[in-house]
Amino acid sequence: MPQEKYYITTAIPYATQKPHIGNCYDQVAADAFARWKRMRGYDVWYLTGTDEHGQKIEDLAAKEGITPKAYADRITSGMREIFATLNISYDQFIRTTDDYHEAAVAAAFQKLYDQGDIYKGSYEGLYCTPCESFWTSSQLVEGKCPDCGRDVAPAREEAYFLRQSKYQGWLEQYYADHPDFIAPESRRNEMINTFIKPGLQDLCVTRSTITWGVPVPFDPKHVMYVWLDALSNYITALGFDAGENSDAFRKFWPADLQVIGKDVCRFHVITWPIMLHALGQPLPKRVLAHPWLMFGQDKMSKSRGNVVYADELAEIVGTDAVRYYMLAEMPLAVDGSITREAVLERYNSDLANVLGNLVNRSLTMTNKYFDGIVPAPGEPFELELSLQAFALETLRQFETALEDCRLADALEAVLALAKRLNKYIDETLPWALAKDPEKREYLGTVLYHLLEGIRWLAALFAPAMPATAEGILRQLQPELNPVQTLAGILPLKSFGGLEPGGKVTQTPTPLFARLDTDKVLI
RNA sequence: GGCGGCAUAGCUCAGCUGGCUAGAGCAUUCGGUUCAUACCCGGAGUGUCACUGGUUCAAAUCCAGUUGCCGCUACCA
Repeated sequence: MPQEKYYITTAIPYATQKPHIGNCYDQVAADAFARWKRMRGYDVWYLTGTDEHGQKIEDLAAKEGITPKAYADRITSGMREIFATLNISYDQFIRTTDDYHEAAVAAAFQKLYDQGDIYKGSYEGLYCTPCESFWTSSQLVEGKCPDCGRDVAPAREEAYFLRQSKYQGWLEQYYADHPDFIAPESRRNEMINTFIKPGLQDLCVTRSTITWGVPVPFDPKHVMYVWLDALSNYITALGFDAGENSDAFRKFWPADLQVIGKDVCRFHVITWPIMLHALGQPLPKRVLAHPWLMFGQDKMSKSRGNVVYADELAEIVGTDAVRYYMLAEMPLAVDGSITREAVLERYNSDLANVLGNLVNRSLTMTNKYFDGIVPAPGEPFELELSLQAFALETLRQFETALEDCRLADALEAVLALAKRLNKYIDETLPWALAKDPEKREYLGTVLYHLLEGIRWLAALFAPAMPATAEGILRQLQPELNPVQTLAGILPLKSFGGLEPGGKVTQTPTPLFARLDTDKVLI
């Protein structure tokens, strides 16, 4: 049987400034999916990158007296550093300024134009001459330009348009036939009610007021506006060039999951499908439009001074705790929230007290009662059987939640297994068993179940907290390579895969040091 | 303004197509335990399930209205 493929992408952030923690949610979420699929044996391709064209970057660069490319270089390399800090395991990093991308986008534009899906028209709106910007009447502030406050005047400008209106019926039908195309469902309804039902409008896809972009091949005074350029990255990355498809494209397209923020939902579920359809390509199987991570109740912004950066937070609580927090705290339908208190609470309760302490106490007891040797289990009793069933049920819940894109629920299920194991210790009282030589076999059974349970925790937490999973295995099976162990740990078909006779570490070390709520500054 | 959604224990939230004394986590408090990172386990809770009406044998769960909050409604990237 050929290996199944899994292609996952994130939106490509606009390379204007250092991304805050909310801006990194795409990458962290996609990373968890990608890691799980790799563990499951899929041939995974995980794409991320940066969007580097457009007015804003042109302006920012001009302000510094450097080229837009030089500006984007700096921001993009900073972004890659943050992704490295977050342990993002992307396979490819595309930049819209990459040669192959620009060439492929130009070819796609040409093809769409030749087919009549792109046409030349004119854009009409309210123009602010000093700002060189068009505005809609709703954007105006007291009838004036929202940027400079000066008068605007009606104006028209030649531009190219994507004929979205032509595909209205097709798109409606596609939504109806693919109810899971957009997650969560509320976004899908918004799109239908707001844009599709009232009638799809054609979309202006070029600008002639800026130069920092991919030129229209046959009319170079126009450059492509963001959407056509940026959206195409998902296929140009694989080598799609509008003509001859590459092996990678044929193998990986369509994407299995595209992770995006709600702000770009509209373009990913309307414009992007239409582009693909017009190019004769299948659509991604699913688009996950996640909400935002707020600081408390407020949107993070530099001007508010409430921006949280992932790398700075990681220095205090560690990379995995940051990843865990982001994934566990972000709902699907409404915005998530990050606060100092919530981060510390998650860290201490979930990671230090429940998970870390469980691992530590289990390993300590194994050393104390069995000289660190993983004991062979005796016949399981009712209690052990129910524990095993619990583990299998956890795995099922975990995967079901992942399939539904409910990452927070998936993690909650795994944490529940850790709690169940802590409870198991209280139910069996190993220290009491250790005092009675006749109970030695059962003591071994208990310890074995704890250690095997911990191995399951390592497997199930690995997508969200890869370093922690490795850390657990390094203490549980110090003679083995944790990376290799993790890669081969699935499928967890039944409870009992841990080999008895192995030796755990002699010096158990807490995975997460408890943080003093009063002293830690975030 | 238009369309959609939500209002449930101190906090964050589960409660699908109506039906057993309304649940979980965290925080609080009491008890147990000592293997462990003063951790873990157990008990206790408190709740007019926003408000008002309606449908029904029966509503947190359906319908209408009211109030409050949120999302989408930008050719912003």
